[in-house]
Amino acid sequence: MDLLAGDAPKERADAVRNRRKVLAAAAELFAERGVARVSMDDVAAAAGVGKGTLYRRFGDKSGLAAALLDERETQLQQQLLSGPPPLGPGAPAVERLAAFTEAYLAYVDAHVDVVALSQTASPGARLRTGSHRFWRLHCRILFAEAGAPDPDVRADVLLAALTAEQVRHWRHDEGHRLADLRRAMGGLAHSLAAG
Amino acid sequence: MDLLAGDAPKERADAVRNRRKVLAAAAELFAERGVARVSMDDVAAAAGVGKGTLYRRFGDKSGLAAALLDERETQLQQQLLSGPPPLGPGAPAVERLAAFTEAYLAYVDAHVDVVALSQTASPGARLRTGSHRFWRLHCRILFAEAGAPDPDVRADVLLAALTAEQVRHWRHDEGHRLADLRRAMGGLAHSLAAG
DNA sequence: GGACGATACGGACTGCGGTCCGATTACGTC
DNA sequence: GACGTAATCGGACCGCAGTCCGTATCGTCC
Repeated sequence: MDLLAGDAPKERADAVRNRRKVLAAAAELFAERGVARVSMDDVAAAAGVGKGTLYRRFGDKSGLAAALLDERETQLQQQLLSGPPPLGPGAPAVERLAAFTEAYLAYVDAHVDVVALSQTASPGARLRTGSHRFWRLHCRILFAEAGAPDPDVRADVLLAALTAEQVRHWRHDEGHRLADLRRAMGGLAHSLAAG
Repeated sequence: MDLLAGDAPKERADAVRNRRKVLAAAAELFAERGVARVSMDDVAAAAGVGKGTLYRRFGDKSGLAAALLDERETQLQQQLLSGPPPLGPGAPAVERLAAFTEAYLAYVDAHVDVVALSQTASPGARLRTGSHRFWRLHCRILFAEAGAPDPDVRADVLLAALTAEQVRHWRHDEGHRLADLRRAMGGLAHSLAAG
């Protein structure tokens, strides 16, 4: 999650073991029963661990979801930092923004339920996520580079539009097709970047 | 709330009395203690009413918040439908969109906590609100009239950017001034309406 | 004005997210 | 290998959102 990790103050062997057990159990339960039908007690029980352990390691339910997403997230982050254009460096800012928008949309869509959990478990959770800051900074820089007005605000707007709840609504309630949404959101990125 | 109410199947006298008592109690508690520190039990107790009554009449916590906002909401809705331009009819679509954006931002800002409650109490509550459909339809029509691509999606994007959580974040965490935000969001409306 | 059907009332109850703290276990040191 | 310390563990506990259903109240029709 944090690309600048730094000093690790050692982690006890049992702690590592428990964290893995919890993540494995959570992934399995989410897969077989659906995110909504899994309680934290369920996860703790399935992992053979007390609730206290769960909460000490992951903070809250959204933290657990974030931990599950960690791998996929860093993957996309790496592509943004050092992958081939237009996602990575080397393309015009506007093109990179559009590419990010579409890639992020696809990422959210592929894991809607877990992302939703990481964003909505506690009020305002979305804006406090570590990864959110990453996406936001990325967009800010690109909007600024593209010469858009108020790049900070526009970055927040773009990410607000790509909330898991919103994507889920488009896809499930409104029945939009992913390809159509991608096109629309790519166009949106262009509009936002333009004066 | 619903501008097309239609047939009212009669409301019993005690029901009316209780609804008023609940709304009054809720407003007072929210004002004196802050929305976050008021539970549904508190509201029920303060209103001298059972919890069952509360939930039958308002569905859930977000429903209670929506009921409290009703008056202010319909006020803005009337201005959109039959008020003077640029909020009401008579101005170019783009100008009306910008005016709505700024007015809605001001409305959300003025009641952040209650609006947040109405949007986030249950997952996806925001998109199911009756008033949300109104705002969305209004924006859809104006985006279409302005010739913007994907007017439906753009309407959702605009409203997603004006979530109570987002506005609160801009105003409180980031310390943005309302006037600056209004200007930025007005510009945003123009960008979204342009090709 | 009395009786009956429909509607609303209310508080006990459930399940869940999150906290707390005494017991337990791992790790560095001598 | 034994000891002290610091971190981890785990499950009892709390407050809250939301449900359920027996009971009380209202409106109406005779």
